[in-house]
Amino acid sequence: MQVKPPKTSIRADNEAAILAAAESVFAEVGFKGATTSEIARRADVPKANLHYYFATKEDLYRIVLQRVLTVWLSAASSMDDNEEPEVALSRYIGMKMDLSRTMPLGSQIWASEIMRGAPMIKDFLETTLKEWVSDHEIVVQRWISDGKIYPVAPKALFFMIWATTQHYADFSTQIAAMNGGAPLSDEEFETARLQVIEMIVRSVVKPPAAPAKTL
Amino acid sequence: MQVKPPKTSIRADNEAAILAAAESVFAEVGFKGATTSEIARRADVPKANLHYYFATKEDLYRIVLQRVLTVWLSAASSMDDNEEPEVALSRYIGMKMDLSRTMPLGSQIWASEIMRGAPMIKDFLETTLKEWVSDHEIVVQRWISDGKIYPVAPKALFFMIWATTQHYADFSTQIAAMNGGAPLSDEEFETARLQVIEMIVRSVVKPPAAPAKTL
DNA sequence: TGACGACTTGACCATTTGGTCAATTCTTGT
DNA sequence: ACAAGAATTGACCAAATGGTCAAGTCGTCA
Repeated sequence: MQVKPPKTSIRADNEAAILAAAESVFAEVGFKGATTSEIARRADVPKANLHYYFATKEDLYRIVLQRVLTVWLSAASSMDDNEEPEVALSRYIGMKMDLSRTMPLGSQIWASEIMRGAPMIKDFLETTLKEWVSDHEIVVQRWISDGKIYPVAPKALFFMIWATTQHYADFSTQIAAMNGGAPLSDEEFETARLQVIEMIVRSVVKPPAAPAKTL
Repeated sequence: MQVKPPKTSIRADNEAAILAAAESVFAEVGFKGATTSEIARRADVPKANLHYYFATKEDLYRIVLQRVLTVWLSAASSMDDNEEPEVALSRYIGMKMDLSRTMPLGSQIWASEIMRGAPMIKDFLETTLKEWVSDHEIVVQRWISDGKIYPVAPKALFFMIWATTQHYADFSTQIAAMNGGAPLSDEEFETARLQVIEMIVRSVVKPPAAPAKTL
Protein backbone atom coordinates (compact mmCIF):
# COMPACT_ATOMS: atom_id res chain seq x y z
CA MET A 1 0.00 0.00 0.00
CA GLN A 2 3.02 2.26 0.24
CA VAL A 3 3.34 4.46 -2.79
CA LYS A 4 6.94 5.56 -2.46
CA PRO A 5 9.52 3.33 -0.87
CA PRO A 6 10.17 5.18 2.35
CA LYS A 7 13.75 6.16 1.46
CA THR A 8 14.72 5.77 5.05
CA SER A 9 12.00 5.79 7.64
CA ILE A 10 14.00 8.51 9.35
CA ARG A 11 13.39 10.83 6.47
CA ALA A 12 9.75 9.83 6.18
CA ASP A 13 9.15 10.33 9.87
CA ASN A 14 10.83 13.69 10.04
CA GLU A 15 9.14 15.00 6.93
CA ALA A 16 5.79 13.90 8.29
CA ALA A 17 6.35 15.54 11.66
CA ILE A 18 7.48 18.79 10.05
CA LEU A 19 4.60 18.84 7.59
CA ALA A 20 2.09 18.25 10.38
CA ALA A 21 3.58 21.05 12.43
CA ALA A 22 3.65 23.33 9.40
CA GLU A 23 0.00 22.59 8.69
CA SER A 24 -1.05 23.63 12.14
CA VAL A 25 1.02 26.81 12.16
CA PHE A 26 -0.06 27.88 8.67
CA ALA A 27 -3.68 27.19 9.62
CA GLU A 28 -3.43 29.44 12.65
CA VAL A 29 -1.49 32.41 11.37
CA GLY A 30 -1.26 32.04 7.61
CA PHE A 31 1.82 32.04 5.43
CA LYS A 32 3.03 35.49 6.36
CA GLY A 33 2.48 35.04 10.06
CA ALA A 34 4.15 31.65 10.26
CA THR A 35 7.76 31.34 11.39
CA THR A 36 10.05 28.44 10.64
CA SER A 37 11.24 28.38 14.22
CA GLU A 38 7.71 27.94 15.51
CA ILE A 39 7.14 25.13 13.03
CA ALA A 40 10.39 23.52 14.08
CA ARG A 41 9.44 23.87 17.71
CA ARG A 42 6.10 22.11 17.18
CA ALA A 43 7.76 19.38 15.16
CA ASP A 44 10.33 19.09 17.93
CA VAL A 45 13.34 19.41 15.66
CA PRO A 46 16.03 22.11 15.54
CA LYS A 47 15.35 24.79 12.98
CA ALA A 48 18.45 23.83 11.03
CA ASN A 49 17.05 20.33 10.70
CA LEU A 50 13.81 21.66 9.31
CA HIS A 51 15.79 23.47 6.64
CA TYR A 52 17.66 20.29 5.90
CA TYR A 53 14.39 18.68 4.79
CA PHE A 54 12.64 21.72 3.34
CA ALA A 55 14.81 24.41 1.86
CA THR A 56 12.53 27.38 2.44
CA LYS A 57 9.36 28.35 4.25
CA GLU A 58 7.74 28.85 0.86
CA ASP A 59 8.63 25.30 -0.20
CA LEU A 60 7.01 23.96 2.93
CA TYR A 61 3.91 26.03 2.35
CA ARG A 62 3.67 24.97 -1.28
CA ILE A 63 3.78 21.31 -0.31
CA VAL A 64 1.17 21.74 2.41
CA LEU A 65 -1.08 23.62 0.01
CA GLN A 66 -0.65 20.97 -2.65
CA ARG A 67 -2.03 18.34 -0.29
CA VAL A 68 -5.05 20.54 0.42
CA LEU A 69 -5.79 20.85 -3.28
CA THR A 70 -5.46 17.12 -3.74
CA VAL A 71 -7.97 16.44 -1.00
CA TRP A 72 -10.33 19.06 -2.39
CA LEU A 73 -10.25 17.34 -5.76
CA SER A 74 -11.03 13.96 -4.29
CA ALA A 75 -14.14 15.36 -2.63
CA ALA A 76 -15.09 17.26 -5.75
CA SER A 77 -15.28 14.10 -7.79
CA SER A 78 -17.92 12.71 -5.46
CA MET A 79 -20.55 14.73 -7.26
CA ASP A 80 -19.77 13.54 -10.74
CA ASP A 81 -22.32 10.86 -11.52
CA ASN A 82 -25.71 11.83 -12.77
CA GLU A 83 -27.93 10.74 -9.98
CA GLU A 84 -31.02 12.44 -8.67
CA PRO A 85 -30.23 15.90 -7.26
CA GLU A 86 -31.15 14.91 -3.75
CA VAL A 87 -28.76 11.98 -3.80
CA ALA A 88 -25.91 13.77 -5.56
CA LEU A 89 -26.16 16.84 -3.35
CA SER A 90 -26.46 14.83 -0.16
CA ARG A 91 -23.40 12.81 -1.02
CA TYR A 92 -21.35 15.87 -1.90
CA ILE A 93 -22.40 17.93 1.10
CA GLY A 94 -21.83 14.97 3.39
CA MET A 95 -18.39 14.46 1.93
CA LYS A 96 -17.49 18.12 2.44
CA MET A 97 -18.73 17.95 6.02
CA ASP A 98 -16.55 14.90 6.59
CA LEU A 99 -13.60 16.81 5.23
CA SER A 100 -14.25 19.70 7.58
CA ARG A 101 -14.29 17.23 10.43
CA THR A 102 -11.23 15.22 9.54
CA MET A 103 -9.04 17.88 7.95
CA PRO A 104 -10.04 21.23 9.41
CA LEU A 105 -6.52 22.61 9.11
CA GLY A 106 -6.55 22.17 5.36
CA SER A 107 -9.75 24.15 5.13
CA GLN A 108 -8.30 26.93 7.25
CA ILE A 109 -5.17 27.11 5.14
CA TRP A 110 -7.31 27.35 2.04
CA ALA A 111 -9.27 30.18 3.60
CA SER A 112 -6.25 32.19 4.60
CA GLU A 113 -4.65 31.66 1.21
CA ILE A 114 -7.78 33.03 -0.45
CA MET A 115 -7.96 35.95 1.95
CA ARG A 116 -4.48 37.09 1.12
CA GLY A 117 -5.41 37.13 -2.56
CA ALA A 118 -4.58 33.52 -3.44
CA PRO A 119 -1.14 34.32 -4.86
CA MET A 120 -0.15 30.68 -4.73
CA ILE A 121 -3.30 29.00 -6.05
CA LYS A 122 -4.56 31.62 -8.47
CA ASP A 123 -3.82 29.20 -11.27
CA PHE A 124 -5.72 26.37 -9.60
CA LEU A 125 -8.72 28.63 -9.08
CA GLU A 126 -8.73 29.86 -12.65
CA THR A 127 -8.31 26.48 -14.29
CA THR A 128 -9.23 23.40 -12.27
CA LEU A 129 -11.76 24.97 -9.95
CA LYS A 130 -13.29 27.11 -12.68
CA GLU A 131 -13.73 24.02 -14.84
CA TRP A 132 -15.34 22.07 -12.04
CA VAL A 133 -17.81 24.89 -11.57
CA SER A 134 -18.55 25.18 -15.28
CA ASP A 135 -19.08 21.45 -15.59
CA HIS A 136 -21.36 21.24 -12.63
CA GLU A 137 -23.34 24.30 -13.56
CA ILE A 138 -24.46 22.27 -16.51
CA VAL A 139 -25.62 19.49 -14.23
CA VAL A 140 -27.60 21.90 -12.10
CA GLN A 141 -29.11 23.54 -15.17
CA ARG A 142 -30.30 20.16 -16.32
CA TRP A 143 -31.92 19.48 -12.96
CA ILE A 144 -33.70 22.79 -13.37
CA SER A 145 -34.82 22.03 -16.91
CA ASP A 146 -36.07 18.67 -15.72
CA GLY A 147 -38.12 20.41 -13.06
CA LYS A 148 -36.33 18.56 -10.30
CA ILE A 149 -35.06 21.59 -8.46
CA TYR A 150 -36.08 25.22 -8.24
CA PRO A 151 -34.47 27.61 -10.69
CA VAL A 152 -31.42 28.81 -8.80
CA ALA A 153 -28.09 30.26 -9.83
CA PRO A 154 -25.80 27.23 -9.69
CA LYS A 155 -22.84 29.20 -8.43
CA ALA A 156 -24.86 30.55 -5.52
CA LEU A 157 -25.68 26.97 -4.61
CA PHE A 158 -22.04 25.88 -4.76
CA PHE A 159 -20.96 28.85 -2.69
CA MET A 160 -23.57 28.07 -0.08
CA ILE A 161 -22.38 24.47 0.11
CA TRP A 162 -18.72 25.41 0.36
CA ALA A 163 -19.36 28.19 2.84
CA THR A 164 -21.58 26.21 5.15
CA THR A 165 -19.54 23.03 5.22
CA GLN A 166 -16.18 24.77 5.54
CA HIS A 167 -17.59 26.98 8.26
CA TYR A 168 -17.50 23.96 10.56
CA ALA A 169 -13.73 23.81 10.04
CA ASP A 170 -12.74 27.46 9.70
CA PHE A 171 -14.90 28.73 12.54
CA SER A 172 -14.61 25.80 14.89
CA THR A 173 -13.41 28.14 17.64
CA GLN A 174 -16.59 30.16 17.35
CA ILE A 175 -18.74 27.06 17.13
CA ALA A 176 -17.11 25.69 20.26
CA ALA A 177 -17.84 28.95 22.07
CA MET A 178 -21.52 28.59 21.12
CA ASN A 179 -21.38 25.01 22.35
CA GLY A 180 -20.46 25.87 25.92
CA GLY A 181 -16.77 26.05 25.19
CA ALA A 182 -16.23 22.50 24.02
CA PRO A 183 -15.71 21.40 20.42
CA LEU A 184 -18.58 19.45 18.89
CA SER A 185 -18.57 15.83 19.98
CA ASP A 186 -18.83 13.15 17.35
CA GLU A 187 -22.55 12.85 17.95
CA GLU A 188 -23.10 16.57 17.86
CA PHE A 189 -21.16 16.82 14.65
CA GLU A 190 -23.11 13.99 13.07
CA THR A 191 -26.33 15.78 13.95
CA ALA A 192 -25.01 18.97 12.42
CA ARG A 193 -23.92 17.08 9.35
CA LEU A 194 -27.39 15.66 8.78
CA GLN A 195 -28.98 19.01 9.52
CA VAL A 196 -26.79 20.81 7.00
CA ILE A 197 -27.57 18.26 4.33
CA GLU A 198 -31.27 18.48 5.04
CA MET A 199 -31.38 22.27 4.91
CA ILE A 200 -29.31 22.70 1.78
CA VAL A 201 -31.18 19.98 -0.07
CA ARG A 202 -34.47 21.59 0.86
CA SER A 203 -33.19 24.95 -0.29
CA VAL A 204 -33.15 23.80 -3.90
CA VAL A 205 -34.85 20.43 -4.38
CA LYS A 206 -38.55 20.57 -5.21
CA PRO A 207 -40.71 18.44 -3.00
CA PRO A 208 -42.12 15.45 -4.89
CA ALA A 209 -44.99 16.59 -7.13
CA ALA A 210 -48.26 16.62 -5.25
CA PRO A 211 -49.12 12.89 -5.14
CA ALA A 212 -51.42 12.67 -8.12
CA LYS A 213 -54.71 12.03 -6.35
CA THR A 214 -53.97 9.34 -3.76
CA LEU A 215 -55.26 10.49 -0.40
CA MET B 1 -23.81 64.95 13.06
CA GLN B 2 -20.26 64.72 14.34
CA VAL B 3 -20.03 62.64 17.50
CA LYS B 4 -16.68 63.76 18.82
CA PRO B 5 -15.38 67.22 18.11
CA PRO B 6 -12.56 66.46 15.72
CA LYS B 7 -9.79 67.59 18.08
CA THR B 8 -7.83 68.85 15.14
CA SER B 9 -8.79 67.57 11.73
CA ILE B 10 -5.13 66.67 11.34
CA ARG B 11 -5.43 64.06 14.07
CA ALA B 12 -8.76 62.82 12.77
CA ASP B 13 -7.48 62.54 9.22
CA ASN B 14 -4.32 60.72 10.16
CA GLU B 15 -6.04 58.33 12.50
CA ALA B 16 -8.58 57.54 9.80
CA ALA B 17 -5.91 56.93 7.18
CA ILE B 18 -3.93 54.69 9.49
CA LEU B 19 -6.99 52.74 10.60
CA ALA B 20 -8.03 52.19 7.00
CA ALA B 21 -4.57 50.96 6.09
CA ALA B 22 -4.46 48.75 9.16
CA GLU B 23 -7.81 47.24 8.27
CA SER B 24 -6.63 46.24 4.84
CA VAL B 25 -3.35 44.78 6.06
CA PHE B 26 -4.94 42.86 8.93
CA ALA B 27 -7.59 41.55 6.54
CA GLU B 28 -4.95 40.23 4.19
CA VAL B 29 -2.40 38.69 6.51
CA GLY B 30 -3.93 38.65 9.96
CA PHE B 31 -2.55 40.07 13.16
CA LYS B 32 0.62 38.02 13.25
CA GLY B 33 1.43 38.56 9.60
CA ALA B 34 0.87 42.30 9.64
CA THR B 35 3.78 44.70 10.01
CA THR B 36 3.53 48.25 11.23
CA SER B 37 5.80 49.43 8.45
CA GLU B 38 3.47 47.99 5.80
CA ILE B 39 0.53 49.66 7.47
CA ALA B 40 2.43 52.93 7.59
CA ARG B 41 3.38 52.56 3.94
CA ARG B 42 -0.26 52.09 2.88
CA ALA B 43 -1.36 55.00 5.04
CA ASP B 44 1.45 57.01 3.48
CA VAL B 45 2.93 58.14 6.77
CA PRO B 46 6.34 57.39 8.30
CA LYS B 47 6.32 54.51 10.70
CA ALA B 48 7.28 56.79 13.59
CA ASN B 49 4.18 58.83 12.86
CA LEU B 50 1.99 55.76 13.04
CA HIS B 51 3.38 55.02 16.49
CA TYR B 52 2.70 58.60 17.49
CA TYR B 53 -1.02 57.97 16.97
CA PHE B 54 -1.19 54.31 18.02
CA ALA B 55 1.28 53.11 20.58
CA THR B 56 1.50 49.48 19.54
CA LYS B 57 0.44 47.14 16.77
CA GLU B 58 -1.81 45.41 19.25
CA ASP B 59 -3.55 48.69 20.12
CA LEU B 60 -4.23 49.29 16.46
CA TYR B 61 -5.58 45.79 16.03
CA ARG B 62 -7.77 46.06 19.08
CA ILE B 63 -9.35 49.25 17.78
CA VAL B 64 -9.93 47.81 14.33
CA LEU B 65 -11.51 44.70 15.87
CA GLN B 66 -13.72 46.79 18.10
CA ARG B 67 -15.23 48.47 15.08
CA VAL B 68 -15.94 45.10 13.52
CA LEU B 69 -17.79 43.95 16.61
CA THR B 70 -19.81 47.15 16.69
CA VAL B 71 -20.91 46.68 13.13
CA TRP B 72 -21.73 43.05 13.78
CA LEU B 73 -23.98 44.06 16.65
CA SER B 74 -25.83 46.61 14.58
CA ALA B 75 -26.67 43.95 12.01
CA ALA B 76 -27.56 41.46 14.72
CA SER B 77 -30.28 43.69 16.09
CA SER B 78 -32.03 43.68 12.75
CA MET B 79 -33.57 40.33 13.59
CA ASP B 80 -35.07 41.27 16.91
CA ASP B 81 -38.70 41.94 16.27
CA ASN B 82 -41.16 39.11 16.18
CA GLU B 83 -42.23 39.13 12.61
CA GLU B 84 -43.05 36.20 10.41
CA PRO B 85 -39.99 33.99 9.88
CA GLU B 86 -39.81 34.72 6.19
CA VAL B 87 -39.69 38.45 6.83
CA ALA B 88 -37.33 38.34 9.78
CA LEU B 89 -34.92 35.96 8.07
CA SER B 90 -34.99 37.85 4.79
CA ARG B 91 -34.22 41.09 6.54
CA TYR B 92 -31.38 39.62 8.54
CA ILE B 93 -29.80 37.73 5.66
CA GLY B 94 -30.12 40.77 3.43
CA MET B 95 -28.46 42.91 6.06
CA LYS B 96 -25.59 40.47 6.43
CA MET B 97 -25.14 40.38 2.66
CA ASP B 98 -25.01 44.17 2.61
CA LEU B 99 -22.33 44.07 5.28
CA SER B 100 -20.28 41.62 3.25
CA ARG B 101 -20.52 43.98 0.33
CA THR B 102 -19.76 47.22 2.10
CA MET B 103 -17.32 46.03 4.77
CA PRO B 104 -15.62 42.91 3.45
CA LEU B 105 -12.40 43.67 5.30
CA GLY B 106 -14.14 43.55 8.65
CA SER B 107 -15.49 40.12 7.83
CA GLN B 108 -12.04 38.89 6.84
CA ILE B 109 -10.49 40.22 10.03
CA TRP B 110 -13.16 38.45 12.02
CA ALA B 111 -12.41 35.22 10.17
CA SER B 112 -8.68 35.37 10.72
CA GLU B 113 -9.15 36.27 14.36
CA ILE B 114 -11.34 33.20 14.81
CA MET B 115 -8.91 30.99 12.94
CA ARG B 116 -6.05 31.88 15.22
CA GLY B 117 -8.19 30.87 18.19
CA ALA B 118 -9.93 34.18 18.86
CA PRO B 119 -7.54 35.26 21.64
CA MET B 120 -8.78 38.82 21.43
CA ILE B 121 -12.55 38.28 21.16
CA LYS B 122 -12.99 35.12 23.20
CA ASP B 123 -14.89 37.17 25.73
CA PHE B 124 -17.18 38.66 23.11
CA LEU B 125 -17.92 35.20 21.73
CA GLU B 126 -18.69 33.72 25.12
CA THR B 127 -20.89 36.54 26.33
CA THR B 128 -22.47 38.83 23.75
CA LEU B 129 -22.50 36.43 20.84
CA LYS B 130 -23.54 33.47 22.97
CA GLU B 131 -26.43 35.49 24.37
CA TRP B 132 -27.56 36.56 20.94
CA VAL B 133 -27.62 32.94 19.90
CA SER B 134 -29.49 31.81 23.00
CA ASP B 135 -32.07 34.54 22.60
CA HIS B 136 -32.67 33.82 18.98
CA GLU B 137 -32.77 30.10 19.42
CA ILE B 138 -35.92 30.76 21.39
CA VAL B 139 -37.40 32.70 18.51
CA VAL B 140 -36.65 29.89 16.09
CA GLN B 141 -38.06 27.32 18.49
CA ARG B 142 -41.29 29.29 18.62
CA TRP B 143 -41.50 29.36 14.84
CA ILE B 144 -41.12 25.62 14.93
CA SER B 145 -43.78 25.17 17.60
CA ASP B 146 -46.09 27.38 15.60
CA GLY B 147 -45.54 25.14 12.60
CA LYS B 148 -44.18 28.02 10.56
CA ILE B 149 -40.84 26.47 9.77
CA TYR B 150 -39.48 22.96 9.62
CA PRO B 151 -37.95 21.58 12.79
CA VAL B 152 -34.31 22.52 12.46
CA ALA B 153 -31.48 23.04 14.89
CA PRO B 154 -31.43 26.83 15.30
CA LYS B 155 -27.65 26.99 15.57
CA ALA B 156 -27.23 25.13 12.31
CA LEU B 157 -29.46 27.74 10.69
CA PHE B 158 -27.46 30.63 12.15
CA PHE B 159 -24.19 29.06 11.07
CA MET B 160 -25.50 28.59 7.55
CA ILE B 161 -26.55 32.23 7.41
CA TRP B 162 -23.26 33.51 8.74
CA ALA B 163 -21.19 31.19 6.61
CA THR B 164 -22.98 31.88 3.36
CA THR B 165 -23.23 35.64 3.70
CA GLN B 166 -19.70 36.11 4.98
CA HIS B 167 -18.40 33.86 2.23
CA TYR B 168 -19.09 36.69 -0.20
CA ALA B 169 -16.62 38.83 1.75
CA ASP B 170 -14.03 36.33 2.91
CA PHE B 171 -13.77 34.45 -0.36
CA SER B 172 -14.22 37.33 -2.77
CA THR B 173 -10.96 36.42 -4.48
CA GLN B 174 -12.29 32.96 -5.22
CA ILE B 175 -15.66 34.28 -6.28
CA ALA B 176 -13.98 36.72 -8.64
CA ALA B 177 -11.99 33.86 -10.17
CA MET B 178 -15.26 32.00 -10.81
CA ASN B 179 -16.66 35.17 -12.34
CA GLY B 180 -14.10 35.44 -15.10
CA GLY B 181 -11.56 37.23 -12.95
CA ALA B 182 -13.62 40.30 -12.12
CA PRO B 183 -15.27 41.03 -8.78
CA LEU B 184 -19.06 40.87 -8.80
CA SER B 185 -20.63 43.99 -10.23
CA ASP B 186 -23.36 45.73 -8.28
CA GLU B 187 -26.00 43.97 -10.36
CA GLU B 188 -24.35 40.59 -10.01
CA PHE B 189 -24.09 41.05 -6.30
CA GLU B 190 -27.71 42.10 -6.00
CA THR B 191 -28.72 38.96 -7.85
CA ALA B 192 -26.61 36.86 -5.53
CA ARG B 193 -28.09 38.63 -2.55
CA LEU B 194 -31.63 37.81 -3.59
CA GLN B 195 -30.64 34.27 -4.46
CA VAL B 196 -29.05 33.68 -1.07
CA ILE B 197 -32.10 35.01 0.72
CA GLU B 198 -34.40 32.85 -1.37
CA MET B 199 -32.43 29.67 -0.81
CA ILE B 200 -31.93 30.06 2.90
CA VAL B 201 -35.54 31.03 3.49
CA ARG B 202 -36.68 28.00 1.54
CA SER B 203 -34.34 25.79 3.52
CA VAL B 204 -36.40 26.29 6.67
CA VAL B 205 -39.69 28.07 6.00
CA LYS B 206 -42.63 25.81 5.30
CA PRO B 207 -44.54 26.64 2.14
CA PRO B 208 -47.98 28.06 2.92
CA ALA B 209 -50.34 25.27 3.94
CA ALA B 210 -52.00 23.69 0.92
CA PRO B 211 -54.51 26.40 -0.02
CA ALA B 212 -57.63 25.07 1.69
CA LYS B 213 -59.65 24.13 -1.38
CA THR B 214 -59.52 27.13 -3.72
CA LEU B 215 -58.45 26.00 -7.17
C1' DT C 1 34.59 -3.44 10.19
C1' DG C 2 35.06 0.36 7.74
C1' DA C 3 33.68 3.77 4.59
C1' DC C 4 30.26 6.58 2.67
C1' DG C 5 26.29 8.95 2.59
C1' DA C 6 22.38 10.35 5.45
C1' DC C 7 21.29 12.93 9.29
C1' DT C 8 21.96 16.42 13.19
C1' DT C 9 22.78 20.84 15.17
C1' DG C 10 25.05 24.95 17.56
C1' DA C 11 26.78 29.02 15.99
C1' DC C 12 26.35 32.36 12.89
C1' DC C 13 24.59 36.08 9.38
C1' DA C 14 22.05 39.76 7.05
C1' DT C 15 17.58 41.60 7.16
C1' DT C 16 13.30 42.82 9.16
C1' DT C 17 10.63 43.52 13.08
C1' DG C 18 8.09 46.49 16.74
C1' DG C 19 9.11 50.31 18.98
C1' DT C 20 11.80 54.75 20.84
C1' DC C 21 13.67 59.30 20.87
C1' DA C 22 15.23 63.82 20.33
C1' DA C 23 15.37 67.38 17.23
C1' DT C 24 12.53 69.92 14.32
C1' DT C 25 8.49 72.00 12.17
C1' DC C 26 3.77 73.24 12.16
C1' DT C 27 -0.88 75.18 14.33
C1' DT C 28 -3.39 77.79 17.09
C1' DG C 29 -5.13 80.74 20.72
C1' DT C 30 -4.20 85.10 22.61
C1' DA D 1 3.72 88.19 17.08
C1' DC D 2 4.67 84.54 19.85
C1' DA D 3 4.45 80.91 23.27
C1' DA D 4 2.89 76.31 23.97
C1' DG D 5 1.27 72.40 22.56
C1' DA D 6 0.60 69.21 18.38
C1' DA D 7 2.60 66.87 14.75
C1' DT D 8 6.57 65.07 11.99
C1' DT D 9 10.39 62.15 11.15
C1' DG D 10 15.34 60.34 10.44
C1' DA D 11 18.19 57.74 13.11
C1' DC D 12 18.45 54.36 16.15
C1' DC D 13 17.87 49.84 19.10
C1' DA D 14 17.23 45.09 20.73
C1' DA D 15 14.92 41.14 19.38
C1' DA D 16 13.25 38.04 15.97
C1' DT D 17 13.33 36.48 11.33
C1' DG D 18 14.63 33.19 7.26
C1' DG D 19 18.36 30.91 6.10
C1' DT D 20 23.51 28.96 6.03
C1' DC D 21 27.40 26.24 7.29
C1' DA D 22 30.91 23.42 9.03
C1' DA D 23 31.77 20.04 12.17
C1' DG D 24 30.10 16.40 13.77
C1' DT D 25 27.16 11.69 14.64
C1' DC D 26 24.65 7.85 12.96
C1' DG D 27 23.01 3.91 9.83
C1' DT D 28 23.81 0.58 6.56
C1' DC D 29 25.77 -2.25 3.33
C1' DA D 30 29.69 -4.60 1.19
